[in-house]
Amino acid sequence: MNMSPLITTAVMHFGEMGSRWGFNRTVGQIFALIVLNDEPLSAQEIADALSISRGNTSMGLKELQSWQVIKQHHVPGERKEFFVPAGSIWVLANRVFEERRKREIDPTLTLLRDLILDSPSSKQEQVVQERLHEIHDLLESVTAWSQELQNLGPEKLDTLMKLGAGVGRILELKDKLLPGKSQEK
Amino acid sequence: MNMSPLITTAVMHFGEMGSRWGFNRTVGQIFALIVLNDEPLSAQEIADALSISRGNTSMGLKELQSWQVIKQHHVPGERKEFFVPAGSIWVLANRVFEERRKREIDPTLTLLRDLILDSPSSKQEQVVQERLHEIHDLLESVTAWSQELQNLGPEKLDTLMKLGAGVGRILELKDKLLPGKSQEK
DNA sequence: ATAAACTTTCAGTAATTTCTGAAAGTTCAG
DNA sequence: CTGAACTTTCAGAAATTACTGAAAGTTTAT
Repeated sequence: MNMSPLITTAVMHFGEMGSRWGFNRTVGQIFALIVLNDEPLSAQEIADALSISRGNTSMGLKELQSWQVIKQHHVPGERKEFFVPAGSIWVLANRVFEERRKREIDPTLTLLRDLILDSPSSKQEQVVQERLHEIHDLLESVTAWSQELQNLGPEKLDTLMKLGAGVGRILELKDKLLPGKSQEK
Repeated sequence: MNMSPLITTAVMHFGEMGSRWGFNRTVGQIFALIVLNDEPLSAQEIADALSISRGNTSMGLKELQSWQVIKQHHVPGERKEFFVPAGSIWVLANRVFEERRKREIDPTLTLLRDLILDSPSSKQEQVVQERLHEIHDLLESVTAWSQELQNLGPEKLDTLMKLGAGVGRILELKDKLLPGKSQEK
């Protein structure tokens, strides 16, 4: 399956970026290849296209499945498995976000919660705990918010985005319209 | 400078998470150490506390400064440099976000813009371009949004968060109240 | 049950990233 | 200007991570 120059460029780039996005080069390349191809691809085709070993391909596919961004696709009459994206771009992006949250934020949140529970054994510890508390709250806000955005779906996110700096205004608006519902923490 | 168990635990954790957050273990540890200590720390103190070489410490500090999350602090009468966090937790978190955006999203956005500009040389290429376009738009939305949140500041983010699923409702509300300002794309 | 067609696993190797420590560089007091 | 106190740099060593390819495993047709 010879790749068009366009696809090649994109695939190589996603490979380079891969490690920054939480997976390694080959996984990034495999992912891009699958997403940009309309036809389902077999593992062998992928290995050939990227010039990587069959074994490595297998591991990469496994990883992408654990991220839930690709899924198997069975072609009637064919013996081998084929792979396709697990959904729309929006869905894929969400899955990546979600998975990264699990790996990058959740463990920290858990630890911080624990550390904050212990009663401080000194003045110094108390200061530290306060700071940890602040970090905890911030991470929790961010987490809750990214969840929220995911639930909104792409169209509403778009509306919200077009609102731009208007978000602040909307907030004020909301205070006028739905009073008494804030500050219950 | 012996670390309390509380600080030790937190520092070690931030070290382990470091690589997931875009920097390496020692950089993560140094960062946590500086943030959790009220007193400014010297490079030597940091190296001792973490049992790492002085050279490595120097590199770590340099990196953290490039992220703009720590800054130098001069103690009158002292010859050496001390280091302190570059701002509040909120500011630090923003800087990390910002920096990651630069490394993880901006390069891709640039590439995608370029790839989309070329006129498609085949039906197949056109399909690919459309998909790249979709990815581009999504990344741009996310970028714009995270900018927006950063500008809001922590208090408003908090309000917004408490709104939770209410955001969707507010959006609808807004459509009724301020019509004609949407769908201009 | 056998064999062909395919996939996964994993030990060893290759590539990459991080760390050390010695040497070179800087700054400042005397 | 000199040297003490400090910092940075960078070549090589150590640690970590990714990749290969052969062997073991699985599935299905006959």
